[in-house]
Amino acid sequence: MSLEKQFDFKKLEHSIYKNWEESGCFKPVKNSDTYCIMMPPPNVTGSLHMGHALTFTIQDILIRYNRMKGKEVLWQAGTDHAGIATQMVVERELQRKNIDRKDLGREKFIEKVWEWKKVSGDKISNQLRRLGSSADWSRERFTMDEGLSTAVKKVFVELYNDNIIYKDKRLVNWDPKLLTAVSDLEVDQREQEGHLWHIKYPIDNDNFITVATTRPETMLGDTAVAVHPKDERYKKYIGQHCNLPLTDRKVEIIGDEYADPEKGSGAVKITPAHDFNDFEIGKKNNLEFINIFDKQAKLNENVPNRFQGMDRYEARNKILKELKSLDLLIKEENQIMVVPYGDRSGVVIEPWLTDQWFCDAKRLSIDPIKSVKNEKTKFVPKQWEKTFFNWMENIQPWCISRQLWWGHQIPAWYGPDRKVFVALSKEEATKQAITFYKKETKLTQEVDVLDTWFSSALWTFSTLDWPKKSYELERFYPGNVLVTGFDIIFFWVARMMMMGSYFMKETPFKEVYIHPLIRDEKGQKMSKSKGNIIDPLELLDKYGADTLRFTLTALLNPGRDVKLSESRIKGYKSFTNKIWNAANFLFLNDCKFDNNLNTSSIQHSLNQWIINELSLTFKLIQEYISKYLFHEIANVMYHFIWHTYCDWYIEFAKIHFQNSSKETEETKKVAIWVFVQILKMAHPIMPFITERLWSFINKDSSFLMNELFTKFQINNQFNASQIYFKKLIQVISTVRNFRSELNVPYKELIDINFSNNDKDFIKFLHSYENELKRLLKLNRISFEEKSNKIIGAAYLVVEKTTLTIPLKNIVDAKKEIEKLQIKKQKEISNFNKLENKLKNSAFMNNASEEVIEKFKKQSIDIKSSIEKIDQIIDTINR
RNA sequence: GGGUGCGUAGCUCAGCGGUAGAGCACUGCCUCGACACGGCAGGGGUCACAGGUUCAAAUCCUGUCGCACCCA
Repeated sequence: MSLEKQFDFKKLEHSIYKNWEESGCFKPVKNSDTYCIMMPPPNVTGSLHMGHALTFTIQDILIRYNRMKGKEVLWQAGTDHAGIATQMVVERELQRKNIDRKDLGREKFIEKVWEWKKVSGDKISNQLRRLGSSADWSRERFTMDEGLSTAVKKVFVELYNDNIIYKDKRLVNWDPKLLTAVSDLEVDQREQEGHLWHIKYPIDNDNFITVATTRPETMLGDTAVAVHPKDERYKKYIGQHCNLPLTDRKVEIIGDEYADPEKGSGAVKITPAHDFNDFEIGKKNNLEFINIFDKQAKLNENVPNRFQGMDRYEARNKILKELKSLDLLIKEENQIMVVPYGDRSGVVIEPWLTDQWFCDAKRLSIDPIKSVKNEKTKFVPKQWEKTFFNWMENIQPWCISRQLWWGHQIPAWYGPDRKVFVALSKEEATKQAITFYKKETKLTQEVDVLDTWFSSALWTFSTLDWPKKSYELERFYPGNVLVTGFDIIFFWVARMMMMGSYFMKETPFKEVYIHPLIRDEKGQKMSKSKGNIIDPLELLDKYGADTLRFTLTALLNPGRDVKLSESRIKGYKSFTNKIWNAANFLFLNDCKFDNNLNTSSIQHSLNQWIINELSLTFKLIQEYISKYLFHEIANVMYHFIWHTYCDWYIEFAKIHFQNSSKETEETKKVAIWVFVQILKMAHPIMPFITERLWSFINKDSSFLMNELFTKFQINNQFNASQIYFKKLIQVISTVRNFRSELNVPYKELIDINFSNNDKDFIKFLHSYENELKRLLKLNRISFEEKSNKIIGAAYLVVEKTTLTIPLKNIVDAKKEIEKLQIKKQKEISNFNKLENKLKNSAFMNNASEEVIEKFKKQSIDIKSSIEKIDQIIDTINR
């Protein structure tokens, strides 16, 4: 039997995945232990990007690993309804047909959105399937589903009744194009060149105060000028009024530490209705709030006639022109400043004073903070706790209303006098109204919808059918770990913790693993405008899911970013190929897999050694997975598979496969048994290729992904084999190095004598006679307890073993001696360093015994090594 | 301005108190029947800089310089 030349991932990935899914492999299988990850729901409008590829690879590794440990595993899948994004997508589609959303009306429009969802809403889920994600799609949820909407309503009503949700007039990030409030997350703070204008505000005929501003158009809404209370220049003006130019209003000059004497002119205009800082100052100082913009950011009736109806930038120009002509504009400085842009609309966001629904995040934050402090929820890496606390302890009221149509319409109804009734349904609201008004009264529902994050904040329990008390809710809440990038610690992680703590009385996950973000090879963010986007779908086409997944895993260091370039992926393609070829080798040699191999009965030291190495590797992987050290997992696996198994074990095994020795059968069995363990070990990272190879090995149509990790026994003897084997490897490497240094080609067979007064080791070496001959290209080989002098031979020393190699025509003996002298000098200097330490009483008194022992041993080893070098020089000289 | 990280081999990064590690790249040799997406061997680092703590510092502390990100 032999394999095709390479794993044909293009042909096979899809069918392997389909088999898994159709066979129900992704569903939880009942067991005493559970393991659960809530998939952070991607936007329903989304398309797979590298960030998704990374985060879902990690989750799938954890999920598959725990499944193979035999746990009852749930990876809860789903998408969120992405209010603004989805509304925009559908609006754009309608526009192509020349239909305006407003002409259609709310209900019809929402029907259209659902139609769109039916056709295009599975795109991202299907892309996640291509990556190999083994989520339980049969439980897939959508934030607008009926069940989840019920949860949203219930939460809203309860929080309203508990006075955590309330209506208020506050500044929000207003998008004047989309005509809705947007969240901080949807605001892109862009650095750009701007200007700082210095403007005179006259106090009386002789005096004026100069303010500096980047937004002169907002001066029409100024209600104060602030100076630092200790600023000698302005102190005297505090309490006086100045004229607000271009208007007939006067504003007060107030003292407030917010004004920075170092910055600009030291005096700042205060526009409480149009700047977040000024808003706070306005509240503190009881200032008037004058709103000068309408919802499209055009100037409204609160400004002088001639500015009304103007766009904000048009107004800015006109204002500057007028100020100039009045000689009130002193100077214009260039300045780099940060301007907020709506990431969906691309227009400048306006802080705008509106009626919105807010959630008292401060109150909800108390329990999550406690949970993290008590380590009920742990951040990995721990340093992210700081970021979490920093944000949670300074948390602002959360604006949860959006002026959109697509989303959960707020369950609040207004009476004719704007009296609000919050209830689960219109019927209940009506009942409340009857009680209140004492008669039937017509109610109208709040038109606003809730922020998408509001419903995603409930994700960890709403997807488990809360408020129903389902089996899943009982079993899988709280989840084990939340996996996400650090960019959404605030927006989502924190909010899930708030809602989870409030409604489930327990934070929704035991650990939060924060992974780095994907960058391009230069470490820059991938973005459309920079044109440095790497498309995971292209990579999947070119290299296959396994290679992409392994690459991402290997690059997942604990830092802040993962720099990805295509060349890295190419490199790991070789690794996938290596595994494939190792399998091919085993099949060519007709190795038959025996699932019930009793490892403790294995006799041959070669086989004992590899099983021991396997066991050590598994232990390490287990440790690293529990610490989320993914790069280490990849490293250890790579090293074991390539260097230990392929480079050494298979090379040794070949001799048994070619001849028929008494170890042949055992070695064949062990070779493939270990390889199957390798497949299991690698499966969580490389699910497709391992599943494919399993299908060749195991013909009973079982799936590797449903197999459990094998528990196997090793006995004490294995450790002894391990020690001898390491020495054997050292011996072989030394001889190879010797050949290479002296340019003795492999075509030229050499003789060798091994001597060591450790009888057992000599016996061990002897048992590898054939392997040594093959690997070192030897002619004659002999083993002795004592080394005999041979004229014209080289002596090599590996610890206590002396290798004697007779060589008549050594090329350039002088050069060899020079090299050896250099080596000797290095060794001597090392030796002296060690000796000095060991002579130093301070060291001997303070250092731990272990360290002293270690150094002593090293000193002895180096000494013997120096002696050996002398011997070799001596030999060559002869 | 405040915060958080980071500066270790040509590149990407591990290591975070006991004599410097990996992958890739590089050099030399090798078509030896799994694999040239291969094998064997090798070169390469005063661990940003300056002080300090310690018997011992890439690793801890302080400062300087440079870089990145987050919040104002």
